[in-house]
Amino acid sequence: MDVRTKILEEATRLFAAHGVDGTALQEIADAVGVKKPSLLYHFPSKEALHASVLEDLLSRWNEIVPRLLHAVAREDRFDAVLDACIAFFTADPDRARLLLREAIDRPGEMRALLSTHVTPWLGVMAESIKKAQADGSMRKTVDAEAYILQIIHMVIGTFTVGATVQVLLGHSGSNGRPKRGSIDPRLTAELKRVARIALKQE
Amino acid sequence: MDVRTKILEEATRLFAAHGVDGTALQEIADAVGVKKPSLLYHFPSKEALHASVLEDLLSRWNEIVPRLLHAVAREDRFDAVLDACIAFFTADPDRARLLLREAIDRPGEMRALLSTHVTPWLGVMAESIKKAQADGSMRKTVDAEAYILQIIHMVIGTFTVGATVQVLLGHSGSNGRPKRGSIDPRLTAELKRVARIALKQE
DNA sequence: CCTACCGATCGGTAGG
DNA sequence: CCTACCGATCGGTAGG
Repeated sequence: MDVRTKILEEATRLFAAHGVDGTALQEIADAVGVKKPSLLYHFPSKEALHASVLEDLLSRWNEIVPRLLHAVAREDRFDAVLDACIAFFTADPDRARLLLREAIDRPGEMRALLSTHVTPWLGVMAESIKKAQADGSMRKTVDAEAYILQIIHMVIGTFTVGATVQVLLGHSGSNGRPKRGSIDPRLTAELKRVARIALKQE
Repeated sequence: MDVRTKILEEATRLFAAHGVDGTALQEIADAVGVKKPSLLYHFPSKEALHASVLEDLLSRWNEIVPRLLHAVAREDRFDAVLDACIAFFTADPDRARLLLREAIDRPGEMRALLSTHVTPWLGVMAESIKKAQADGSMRKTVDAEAYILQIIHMVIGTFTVGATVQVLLGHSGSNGRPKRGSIDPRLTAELKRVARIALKQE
């Protein structure tokens, strides 16, 4: 693996864990196994590295968007879309942490990111819900756009603080505790149940 | 207002906005209108100030917990509990941001805070749901503890990134845009609708 | 509650 | 990709 890729990987991990401000270039350099000035040979500044990390994340997100838009046109669309989102963050929970930190640390930049990468498919999905409301297959009380945002809150919440809050789940079952850092399947199962039942008529 | 209180107020605001690591004692001192060493006269260290800010937040939370536990015993309990939580964070959205940052920046400390301040009433509420499931007034498919955690994800999400993501809500109505920094009522209304319908039978 | 100051660490640069 | 180094800022202290 080339050094540039290794730098992006370690920077992603550390930015997600401690935030951009909370991560020193020295820490990233140590994790990669190079000296600090070498980072600034590959990326002109910390801000440029930060931007590259976000670009990397968003390009991976854009890989699955076509699949999402395809799923919207099918019958079981919303289960499929939700499954795809959950799979995206399961593959690397750092993605959720990174997006959440960006939203609270730099709301202005995040608004720009959302307008570019979220508005399109959110609009398509909201229209799809409204059509289904018109022909009676989905609850008429659903506020389509607000509903989608609240589902996103659950998804992001599950993958950012899920590993922390799940100590509150009683593990009464005898089949061992979940692996450290992983998400309890009860959280994702309940998320899907809530999302489905709040949307579909009967 | 005495200086100590002013320091706690400004520290709360800045910690919520930029994180503890992202806030210099100098910034807090400037906001209060004193010199930096004066902060360290009132609080022995930045860490001690951070701890005091969290204590302040949790003591305000504990003020409403009795009201919450009382509401659980009533008929309209869950609407009332949710309204109380929404009111708590509406009074100061910094509370949500502070809690969320603590959860992602210091998961270990957050787990301790949750065990002390959340486990008790979460247990009471979960038992209340299970009893209602037994007598058929609530859906048997609800995973009580996981359900409560997902509702918390929506509440915290609404108050931390709601002001940012709500640019995605179409403001088709003619009654002006919402005030800057405030939460669009569509988000809280949909949150309450989703929470209610996912829980109650029929 | 202040002035004056400390060592450590920050992001970044010069030069090879 | 390295050594050597920069000014700025960090949390915190001495002394009044």
